[in-house]
Amino acid sequence: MKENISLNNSEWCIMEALWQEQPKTLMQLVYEMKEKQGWSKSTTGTMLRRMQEKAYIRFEEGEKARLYFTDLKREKVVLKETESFLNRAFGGSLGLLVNTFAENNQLTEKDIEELKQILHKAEEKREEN
Amino acid sequence: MKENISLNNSEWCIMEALWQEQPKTLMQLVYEMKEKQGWSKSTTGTMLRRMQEKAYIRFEEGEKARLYFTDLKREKVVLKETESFLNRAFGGSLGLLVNTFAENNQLTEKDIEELKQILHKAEEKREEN
DNA sequence: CAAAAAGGTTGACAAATGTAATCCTTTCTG
DNA sequence: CAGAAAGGATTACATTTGTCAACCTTTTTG
Repeated sequence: MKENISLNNSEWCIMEALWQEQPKTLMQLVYEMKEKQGWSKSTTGTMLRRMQEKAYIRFEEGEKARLYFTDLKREKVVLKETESFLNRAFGGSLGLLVNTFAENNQLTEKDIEELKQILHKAEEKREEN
Repeated sequence: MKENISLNNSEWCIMEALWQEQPKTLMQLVYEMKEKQGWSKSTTGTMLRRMQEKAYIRFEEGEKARLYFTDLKREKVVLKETESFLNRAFGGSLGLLVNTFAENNQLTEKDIEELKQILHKAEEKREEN
């Protein structure tokens, strides 16, 4: 369904809050956003409304307050965003990204080990099929 | 100087055109953007103006037309953007990004080999110091 | 030269984004 | 109960982004 799920900054914040734990009520989100973003109550309210319009989130009536949910899977959204970012910045090449980091000494020993592990696992996974 | 270099889509297009080859004249850019983005001449003109205001690009008077330059280094911009993307989507962890790709079978045999190579080189580089 | 193309500037408008104040209703709580 | 807090809807306004049309000047070219 949703093709172009592309979240802007503010939307990410709300989504992260929901992905971290679902559902949440208006006031819960208001408090969180006040903390993290310094948003006023109405700002959070407006975001919620707009995100419903885009069908990123929905709510169900709770006993007292509405319960906000998202049906988008974090993994999916993150993958999509990553792909489009990769396309923009690295012609779609993950290798190029990693390489850029490597070249600029952004990789610690630990990072390298971690990445090797990951690749190792990935290889095994490929062989399974 | 420039702290928050954060390019939007349209700005990327122009920047890519300049990074690919510098300097370029208005008309050169107009043609390229017409091709790639379907922009009208004035759209490209406006982008150029706005990007000058943000000091992403500048021009020098050429013999006839102005010559547009950018002083931003692609590497730098890309690194910054990557970091902020990584923060947003993966809590700053490159490993998590690669892992997500791996888990979702987005990595081909070739990708894996390439990445290994890169890590190998990165290790050697670290040892040098 | 006169028309066409290139070069360049302004003003404009819609949509998206960031941020909130107001106001109303329902529900707690001292 | 009466005031405070929670819950919610509306309206609003500035900025940024995406896109141009118009218009003017300078070059080029048939």
